[in-house]
Amino acid sequence: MELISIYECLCDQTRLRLLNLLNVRPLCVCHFQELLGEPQVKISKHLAYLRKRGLVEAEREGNWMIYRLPEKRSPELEKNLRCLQDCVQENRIFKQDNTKLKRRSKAIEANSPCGC
Amino acid sequence: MELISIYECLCDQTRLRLLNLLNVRPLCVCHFQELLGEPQVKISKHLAYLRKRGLVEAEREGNWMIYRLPEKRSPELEKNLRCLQDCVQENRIFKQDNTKLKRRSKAIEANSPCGC
DNA sequence: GAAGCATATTCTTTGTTTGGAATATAGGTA
DNA sequence: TACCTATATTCCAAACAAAGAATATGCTTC
Repeated sequence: MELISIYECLCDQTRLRLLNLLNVRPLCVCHFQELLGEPQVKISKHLAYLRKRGLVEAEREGNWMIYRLPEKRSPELEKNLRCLQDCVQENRIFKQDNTKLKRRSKAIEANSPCGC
Repeated sequence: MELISIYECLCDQTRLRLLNLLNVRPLCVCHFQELLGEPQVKISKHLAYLRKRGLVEAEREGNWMIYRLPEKRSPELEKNLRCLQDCVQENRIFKQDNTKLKRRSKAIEANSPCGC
């Protein structure tokens, strides 16, 4: 059932952080590395995990891979993404991630040939 | 983080079925066995899993163990239980479980010394 | 074509999850 | 006490997940 693969995606902290940031904007692997302070393998594998189950979409742009939340979402996914956003508001780690993203947004936009 | 252990609980079909039924009323292990058609070990272990992480509460009543959703729930748990209920409405398996519970409700009430 | 950068994949280890079989426990009843 | 019923726990095997190290791929640029 699709619902279960959604929950499988949501039961890892790194993946929650990725989804939380993607809720703000599309991002590349290198941005996640910087924002989360995690190694490339880890980020890349968790994104592959999410992608395989349809929770994110990816598009190549030159050397970069741009990841984004899917435009079209099943009702289950839509509801759970909303619920996640709701749950995550109060949490220190996610708020820090959001702050960091906001602080670096200009740099990200300026420096990234990927335009994300 | 608590949120993750909630999602861990939600990524198994049997546990989702248990939670879905508990949303209607408290129930004993033997009822779950009958309603889900799954062996006792399986039910019992999944309930232990849920209990350990605070998604259900248990109370002994004679030979029976009555399981219920907790009265007091963290905001995260509350939101996710609602979301689950919402997601599950359209799904065949869960609807069947609910129908079966409704059909057997009188028998359950009448036959159970546990009064659940 | 060679080098360089960003990202993905493979391999390996370690830990966790799931399920079933067998056994243990706890309470009720004769 | 002995037995019965409902439930929990232990043991085992198979599958899966997570992380890091090493390596591969795909584009870009020279």
